[in-house]
Amino acid sequence: MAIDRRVARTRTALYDALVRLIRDRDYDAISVEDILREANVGRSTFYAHFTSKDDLLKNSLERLKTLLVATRDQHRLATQEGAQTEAWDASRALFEHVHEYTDIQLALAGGRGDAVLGEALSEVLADVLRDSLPAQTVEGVPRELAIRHIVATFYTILHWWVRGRRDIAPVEADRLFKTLLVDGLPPAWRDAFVASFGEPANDSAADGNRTTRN
Amino acid sequence: MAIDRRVARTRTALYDALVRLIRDRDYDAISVEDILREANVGRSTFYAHFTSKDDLLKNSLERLKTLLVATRDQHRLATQEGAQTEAWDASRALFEHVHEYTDIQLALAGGRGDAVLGEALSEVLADVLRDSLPAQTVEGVPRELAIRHIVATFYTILHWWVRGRRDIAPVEADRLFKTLLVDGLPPAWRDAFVASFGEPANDSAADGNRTTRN
DNA sequence: CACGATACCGAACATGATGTTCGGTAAGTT
DNA sequence: AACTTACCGAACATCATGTTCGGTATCGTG
Repeated sequence: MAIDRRVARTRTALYDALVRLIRDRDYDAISVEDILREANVGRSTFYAHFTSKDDLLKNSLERLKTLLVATRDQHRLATQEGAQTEAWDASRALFEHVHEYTDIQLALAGGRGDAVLGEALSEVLADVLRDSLPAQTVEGVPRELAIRHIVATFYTILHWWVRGRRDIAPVEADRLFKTLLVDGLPPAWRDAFVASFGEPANDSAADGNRTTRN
Repeated sequence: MAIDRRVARTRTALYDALVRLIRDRDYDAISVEDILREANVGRSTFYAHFTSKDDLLKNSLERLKTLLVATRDQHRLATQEGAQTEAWDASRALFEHVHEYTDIQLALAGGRGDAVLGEALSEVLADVLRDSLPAQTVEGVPRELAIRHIVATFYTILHWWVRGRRDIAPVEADRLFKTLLVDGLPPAWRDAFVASFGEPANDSAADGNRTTRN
C-alpha cells in the first residue's frame, strides 16, 4: 500500500507554496493563512500534516537534504569505481544553483525571518556534512566545530553575496568561500584588525580588561 | 535639562528585565507581558518607549555597542600615546566576559529565538568592526565580507562553545577563534571535506552537476 | 516650595494569528 | 462497488499585540 496520493499532493502543494511565498516576503511575515491560500489547502488539513509553520519549513528543507545526500552518494560511487567522471564541486554547485533560481536570492534578503530561515538551512547543511566527514580527525580543531565553521563560512558568503553583491559571479563567490575557509583571512585584514583591537596579550595577565556586565 | 529620571529608570528596568528573562527562556518565548511583569512597568508605558520587543532588544544591545566602542577608543588612545599599557585583546575579553556571566551562556542555548538574538548581536559586532577597520584594504577579499566573516567566525565559536563545550576554557576558545580566522581550516579537515564533496572542477564545464529546483 | 509639565499606570478595546473540533463531501484504495 | 481515509470549511476558544484615555504620581524649574 503506497502512500495515499492525496497526502502527497497536499504536502508538496504546501512545500511549494511556502517556497513560493518565501521568494518575496520575509519568512515570518508569512502567516499560515497565506500558505493555505497559496496552496489551496484547508486549514484543518494543514494542521493534520504539520504542527506549525516552522514545522513545515523544517520538513520542506528535508527535501533539500535528501537531494544533497543523493548527489553526494552518486559522486562518491562514481569516483570510487575509478570512473573518470567530472568531480562534483559541492559548494560551487550550490552557488550556481542559487544564482540560477532567483527564489532563494530574495529569500535571504529579508529582515528578521531571515535569521530563522538561515539557521534552519544551516542546520541542514551541517547535518549533511556531519555524516559526510567520516574521520574523527582532529589537529586542534574539534570535529563539530569544523563542521559549523564550514557551514557558517558558506552561509556568510551566500548571505553577503545575495544581499548586496549580486554582480559577482557564482564562481567568484565560490572562490571567496574557499579562500576564507582554507587560507583564512588575508594578512592585510588581520593586521588592520589587530591595529584596532590590540594584539594577543602576552599570555600573562588576563585581568583588568574585562567588559562589565551588560 | 537632563533626561527625566523616570524615563531613565523605566528604560533600564526594561533592559534589565529582558536580559534577565533571556537568561533562562528562549527569546521568542518571551512575551511583552512577561517583560512588563518582570520590570514592573505598565503596558502603555512600554509602548511609549519602544515599538516592539525586537525594538527593545535592539536598543538593549546598543548599550553593549557603546561599551565596546568606548573600550576600544580607550585602548587606541593609550597605545597611541606610546604608553606601555597592556594590549587589549578584544576577542579574548569577550570570551572571558561570557564565561564570567552565566547570563549569556544560556541566552545562546535556546532554540529559535536563538537565531534572531544571534543576528542582532552579530549586527552590533559588525557595526563596531565597521567603523574600526579603517583602510579599504582589499587583497581579493572585500571589506564588508571580511567584517562579516570575522563576526561569523566569532559567533560560531561562541555558539558552539556555550552550547556544548562549556568545559573548554575561554583562552582556548579564543585560540580556536584566531586559528580559524587567520589560518583557516586545518589541512586535515580540508582533505576530508574534499574527499566527500569532490574537488574543484577543472575550471571548464560547470554543467551537469547542478542541483535541481527545490 | 509651589506650579506646570510630563511620565506612568491600568483597564478596556480592537485586531489578528494560532490551533482545534466536527460533520459533511470527495477522492483514493482494494 | 464498498470501504476507508483525506480533505474541506466554518465555527470557536485562546492568546499576544498594540492603542487609547483619564487619573495619579513624580519630576524639573522658577
